[in-house]
Amino acid sequence: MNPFDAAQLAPETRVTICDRCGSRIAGLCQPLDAAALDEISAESQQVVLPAHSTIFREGDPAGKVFTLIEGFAKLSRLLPDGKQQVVGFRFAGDVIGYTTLGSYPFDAELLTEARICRLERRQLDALLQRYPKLERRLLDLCVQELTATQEQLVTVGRRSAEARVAAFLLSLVAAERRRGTERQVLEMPMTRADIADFLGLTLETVSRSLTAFRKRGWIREPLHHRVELLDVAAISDLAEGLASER
Amino acid sequence: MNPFDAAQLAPETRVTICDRCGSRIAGLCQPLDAAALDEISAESQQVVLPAHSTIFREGDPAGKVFTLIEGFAKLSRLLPDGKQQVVGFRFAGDVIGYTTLGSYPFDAELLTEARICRLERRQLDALLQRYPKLERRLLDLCVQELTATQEQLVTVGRRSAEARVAAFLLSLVAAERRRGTERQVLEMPMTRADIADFLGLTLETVSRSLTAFRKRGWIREPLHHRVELLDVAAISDLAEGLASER
DNA sequence: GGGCGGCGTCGAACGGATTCAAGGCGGTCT
DNA sequence: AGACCGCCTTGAATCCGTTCGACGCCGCCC
Repeated sequence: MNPFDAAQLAPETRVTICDRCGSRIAGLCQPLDAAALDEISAESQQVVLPAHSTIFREGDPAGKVFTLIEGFAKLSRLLPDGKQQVVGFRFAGDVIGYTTLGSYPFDAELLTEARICRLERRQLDALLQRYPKLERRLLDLCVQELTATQEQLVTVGRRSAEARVAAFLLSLVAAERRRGTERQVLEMPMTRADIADFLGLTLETVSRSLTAFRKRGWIREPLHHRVELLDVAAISDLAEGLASER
Repeated sequence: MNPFDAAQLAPETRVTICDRCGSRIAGLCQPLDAAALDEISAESQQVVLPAHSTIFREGDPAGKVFTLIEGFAKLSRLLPDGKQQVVGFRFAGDVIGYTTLGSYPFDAELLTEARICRLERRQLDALLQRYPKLERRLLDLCVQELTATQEQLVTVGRRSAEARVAAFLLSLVAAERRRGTERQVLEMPMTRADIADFLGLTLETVSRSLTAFRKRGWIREPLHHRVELLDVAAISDLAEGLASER
């Protein structure tokens, strides 16, 4: 079942939406049975927010937990001197804003219009009591996220500019696969500046790298905010620092 | 109670060691009562390993979970081209190697001789069943680690070389504080190369930065692998990118 | 239509960190 | 002692990515 389908099923009940939402594949609700879904859907709200809205800001009291049902989001931290570091991007099915800390440790903004499932922290805590599987699931997701962030640390810390951009493109493929879909042309709704802030580069360097890839025939950008990877092997080799020994 | 005390209490039973081990302050066992500690101590083993031993390697099946009772460890990932990225350092009381994945996602090596508490994964899973607080604790620790790793991403991605070294020194202070101790002279058992691999720099750059700090009177290195921060304010300002507007 | 602002691309010059190379210091082994 | 090795420091040259400037494209609003 494609997680995007939920969007097209407008006049249905909450339960059915929950049943089909992306979170059943990748997210929080994955291990829940019908009864639990019923309960969680009664306590959660679904909202649609426009592109570029802020879900929450760094330092806000962490009172809610969100699941991205459809759309793309950006998580970032701000430095005192105004520079920002994007700590991650989020895709359909991903959980956003769960933390055991008192306040959110980063900003969360939408890159596109998005459908979001919103749940009060205290309601989630009550659900955790009732469904221990849910706590286990949360731990799984946290470990996954931690591993991904460590991987990103390797990318930012030890790879050349072009290798970072290559690694970023591959992470888009991985995210697509995680959602269970597998299209040729990927959505890439982030700007060059967003990508640069994710990779620890400037937007000019990102732009130049992508131009270089295009000239080498490795990628195509058929539309604004879309990429197709034409030579995944070359991109992978570059990402791994093997230059172009092909 | 100082977590280091356990080391000096040689001829005592396991229970008492557990009772006094660093993990009671910072680590996994923090929320457990006497009965649970009793049980966990019966199932866990304490070992002392020499400096530079490998606890596990990236890709090894994740069959055990470790708690560092005393000593220092380094977690790192290796790139195909041989460069390494240190993803974190671990201190007394820290848990190492808990993951819901099948295999460890990084190498774990000791920097010093260390006392380690070792527990089988399946025994831990059984304990998780019995003591739900433990699962919650694990989630807390994971969230903390994730937040720290994101912070490190900001450091590596957006700060200048000297600012990164300054941030690293401050993280040593934070770790010292987390352990509940508060000395002037900090232990810094990692080499310049380790620090460089943590910060995404070269060892020469780290060396030059520390020399610069020393010449400015910001730090002192009274002994090999020891630092004292003499001007925390200046170091903090630099870490935050405020140059030296003082 | 014209103006404007956001976004992307590109060239030239610059600069911070790396690379390369040499040397010092403190251990340990023979 | 002397030789060796790991680790650290320092200097000089180099290079990769940034900075700065200019321009093109597109959509939006007046």
